[in-house]
Amino acid sequence: MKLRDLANELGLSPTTVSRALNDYPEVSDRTRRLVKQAATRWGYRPSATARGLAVGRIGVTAVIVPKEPASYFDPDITEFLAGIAEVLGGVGQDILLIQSAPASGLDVCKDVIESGRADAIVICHPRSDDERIRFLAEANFPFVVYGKSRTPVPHTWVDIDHRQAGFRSAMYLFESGHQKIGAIEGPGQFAFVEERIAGLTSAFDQFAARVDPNCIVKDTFSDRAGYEHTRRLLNDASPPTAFVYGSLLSTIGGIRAIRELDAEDSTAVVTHDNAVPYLNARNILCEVTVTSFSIYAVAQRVAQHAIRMMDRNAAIETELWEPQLISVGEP
Amino acid sequence: MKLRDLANELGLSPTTVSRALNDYPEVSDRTRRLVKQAATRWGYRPSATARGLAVGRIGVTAVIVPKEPASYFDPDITEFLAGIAEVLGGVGQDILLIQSAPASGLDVCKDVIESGRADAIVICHPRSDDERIRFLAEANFPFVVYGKSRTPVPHTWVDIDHRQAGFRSAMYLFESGHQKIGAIEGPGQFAFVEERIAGLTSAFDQFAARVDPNCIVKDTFSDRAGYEHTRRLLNDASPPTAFVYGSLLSTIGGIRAIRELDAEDSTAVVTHDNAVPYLNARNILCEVTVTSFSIYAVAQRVAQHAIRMMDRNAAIETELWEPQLISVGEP
DNA sequence: CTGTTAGCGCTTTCAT
DNA sequence: ATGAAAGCGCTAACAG
Repeated sequence: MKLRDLANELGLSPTTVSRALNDYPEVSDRTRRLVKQAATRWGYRPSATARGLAVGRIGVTAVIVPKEPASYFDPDITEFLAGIAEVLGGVGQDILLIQSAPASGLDVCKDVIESGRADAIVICHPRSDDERIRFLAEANFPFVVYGKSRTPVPHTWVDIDHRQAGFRSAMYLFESGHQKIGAIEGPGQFAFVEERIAGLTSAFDQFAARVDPNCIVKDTFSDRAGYEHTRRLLNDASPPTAFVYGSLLSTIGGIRAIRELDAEDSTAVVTHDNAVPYLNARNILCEVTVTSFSIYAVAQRVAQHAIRMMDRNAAIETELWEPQLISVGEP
Repeated sequence: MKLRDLANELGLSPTTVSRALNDYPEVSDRTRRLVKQAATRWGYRPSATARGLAVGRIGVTAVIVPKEPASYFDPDITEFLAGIAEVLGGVGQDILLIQSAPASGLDVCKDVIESGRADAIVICHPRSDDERIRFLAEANFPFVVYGKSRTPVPHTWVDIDHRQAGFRSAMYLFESGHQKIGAIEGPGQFAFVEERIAGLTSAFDQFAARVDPNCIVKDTFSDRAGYEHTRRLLNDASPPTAFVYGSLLSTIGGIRAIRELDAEDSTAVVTHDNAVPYLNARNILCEVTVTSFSIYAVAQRVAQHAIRMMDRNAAIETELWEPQLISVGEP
């Protein structure tokens, strides 16, 4: 059933039917009603490609998620996707999911733009200096970045203040009297990891604590990494008395190591919680302090910006969300 | 830069350029080389919509993931997506990510098909009797189902044998001498949950164990559910001496409850592990038996079938993967 | 081997 | 308020 068929059924021209369906003002109410009624009755659905070809936009937003360091999405990304899907679905935008290694990142963007496969792009976890951002800004293509990068080009982005999160986490521990802190962070190529570490370092500076390079670990955000590095550090000659973790997963592993070594009572833990519903710090851990944030909510904002940016002369906006430090009850 | 422009640059007709680019045999090697060279040099990318309109296929596979019981993807789904993305990306197929509540599920399928937004559909976690499967089969639209449903219509699907997984889990525990088993499973509307429970029940039957309805719990796959129900059951007058969990997340919660109640030594645990890299049974749990499976690998097979089914007269195939029962070392 | 022509299904001037 | 006609950028018959 195509537009033409529908028009024939109704004894109208395709033009009129198209206008009726798209709520053009010049169509009479009667006609519009008739047309819409017939459309539902015949189960007519406009061809996305044909419409896209004619109108230049196709109702698709591309979401580019990182493919590294391994070939899987971490749980935060998926929570992020859900938030995006929620908002974009609400306005009839489809989501094109693209998993892209950073090496081919620029090419992917070019491809999406020039092949017209999407009307806007969401970039997730940018590099500290991200060539895709430069390119998209230059091309004046609608895009939003989830994550604050240092790319010196004006662009719309939303992020949690990871530097603050890192800073507050460490400060809290220093102020509680800890002298030596271990930090188990994520892969260094992500801007937000560098931000977290910058925050940590600046707290270290304030307390004139020597930054022991061994004590700031960059690895994957995984249970394994949390476990192994915590264990290793605790077995040091002068082990840390407190740990900062960049993710809940590494925290789970870390806590396990701490328990195994019977260091529960002497070790403090601060972690970051992105509030994924099936994996929540409050549920899993007892004696822990968290910097908390709903990644789902952030994703919704990202999507709203994406929609906004599709209007080519929309203003560039940035949002940096302050994480809060929350103590989750003592055991 | 459109095809026509490229043709003009080269002093050729659009047709020839198109044929050269698409490796039609009748184009001379020289021309082909020249054209491809020019295409790269000018950064030409064919318009996806125009091509789609002309050719009828647009290089997109829609992946429909369930929206319920809550508005987020669980970690397995995301691992699944990664596997799909891996394979589909390899053949230049884009992924349209659709989060759909089951109520509107049929409509979503109709929409995707008739608007021509995708060349194939992957359905994830079908209902026991899923109207989408009936519809897609009837419409002879290429589709693959991840998950064995009981929909009595021939269709291509891939699944882990959840019934076997449930059966073996319970059998193992009965054979180890346990009399009363608690099962913490997922939301009942999913076919695979019913399969697991059917397997459990049939093991119960073999051992003439009365199935206490209180001991088979359906809730979300989450840490919370695992924790709460385990705790509740353990506080019963005659508590279970063994637990079967449908997911790693509920297991994490369950183990926590078991430890809190100091029942570690007297309680056996069997769980299902989908081998998500950042959350692995082997890492997290010590004294546990698992039915193990790589959901990532399954997803890759699903994607391969999806590609295969795009050839409209491809044969219908089904795959049921046998889960293995693995003991993960005693503590 | 290359070019001409006619669409794919829709939107959008421009007439009426 | 409605219709005719011209594309959107590409591919696929059909010539040559």
